[in-house]
Amino acid sequence: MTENTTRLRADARRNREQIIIAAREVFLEQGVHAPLEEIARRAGVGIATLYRRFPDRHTLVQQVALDNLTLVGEELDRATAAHPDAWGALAQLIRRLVELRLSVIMPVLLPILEEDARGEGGTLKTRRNHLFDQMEQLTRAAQQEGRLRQGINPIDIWLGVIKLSRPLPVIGAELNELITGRQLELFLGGLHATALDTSEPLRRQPLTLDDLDRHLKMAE
Amino acid sequence: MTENTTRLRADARRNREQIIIAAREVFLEQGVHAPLEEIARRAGVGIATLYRRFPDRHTLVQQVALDNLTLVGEELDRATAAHPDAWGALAQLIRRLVELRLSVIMPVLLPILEEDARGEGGTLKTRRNHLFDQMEQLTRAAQQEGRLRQGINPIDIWLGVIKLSRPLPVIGAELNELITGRQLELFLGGLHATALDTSEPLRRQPLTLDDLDRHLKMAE
DNA sequence: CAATAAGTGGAGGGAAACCCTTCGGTTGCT
DNA sequence: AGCAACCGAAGGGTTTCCCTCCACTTATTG
Repeated sequence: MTENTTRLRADARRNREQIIIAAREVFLEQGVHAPLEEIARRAGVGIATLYRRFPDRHTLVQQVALDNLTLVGEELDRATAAHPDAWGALAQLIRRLVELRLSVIMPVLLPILEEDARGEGGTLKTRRNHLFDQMEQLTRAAQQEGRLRQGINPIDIWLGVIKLSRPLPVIGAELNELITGRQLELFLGGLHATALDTSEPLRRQPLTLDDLDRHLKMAE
Repeated sequence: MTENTTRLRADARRNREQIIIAAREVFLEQGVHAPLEEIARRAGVGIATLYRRFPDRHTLVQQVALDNLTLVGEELDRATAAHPDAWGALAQLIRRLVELRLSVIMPVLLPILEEDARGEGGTLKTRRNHLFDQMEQLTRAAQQEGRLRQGINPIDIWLGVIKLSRPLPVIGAELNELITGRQLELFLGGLHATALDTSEPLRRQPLTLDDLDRHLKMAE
């Protein structure tokens, strides 16, 4: 990803990727304060390796966020390429994001991270906003097709995906798989507009990116 | 609730309730392995009080589950009393459950608990199943009214409520409130059947109570 | 309003989880 | 083959958590 990465030895790069994958899952399940040793274990890697590559928790979170953004972007491109219609693309995108657990939790919810990443010029925020714009185009298009319900915005979808992806604790992985799959279909069903849209307007206003950022800043 | 409870001194009973309320929230947020001291703190109670009332974590979880079942039952009665139509009752019920964070996570997902509660004769399971029956009647009725989408069952709703209620980590309580409220409306919108039901059938089969229990037994 | 039994909070010792570094051995690269 | 990069595991120091003990407070009852 960065130039540093290419200079890594092959096995080191492999390990680095495994760590990020594991971290994505663990962060999703347990939050960003999850034990790093759990991540290392799941990545099939010693704890020292993790620390060598990511000196502290903060940079690990940051890298995971960056990685997530990239992957979501790729999935978005892939989805639009595969479907001429916006709704089809959107549905595939959502399914993929949930399937890959590509929760965008970090980039969406932790803009705190970028504030101090000023040295790198706020890449995170820029890319997040770019992605948001893309998604906004997609949702608008799907609404003009008359297939996506009115009044829904990208934030609704992002947060929906996050809530869906987040596994329930205690119960096993397989059951979580079943539950998430089923709830995903319900979610998609809810987004879908019916031929004659007789549904009542939604009771609440959708959130905006600014809402998110503002509240997060207050929170800390 | 039990005869033991009535024999408690007034302040003790108050404290006991506060503990259960706090435990419900904390378990929901952090899972059943959350630190007990956090629960005591939130209940405004010393740690010793918690231990005196609930000798170990297991019985606390059990009591919270039992309490949840009771409260859900009450909300269900209240909802049906307030609305002549089944859909109206169902919608109010769901909103209330989310609002009160009355996640039914314990009774639904931890039948393990009752297995060893055999001394008390599996009250937990019986009551859970009873509640399930009531909800099934309600959903069927709502479907016959043509207002609840076909192919949806109580489990879908329970699990939906659980996922909705579960707050996202790190971000503050207020933001979570906003997010949950909004996603709740989307969820309800998804459950709602439109006048001409042109929606495609859902891709996945709904889960049944047996599915849940079977998987949970496998998990441990 | 006192006597008493029930209830309470917080300190603290022991155990467990977690963080992070150091180091002897391994492995990709040229 | 040889070197530099990389690795895993052990372990010391710190924090978190569990759970009990005990001196103090408060509801209840006559």
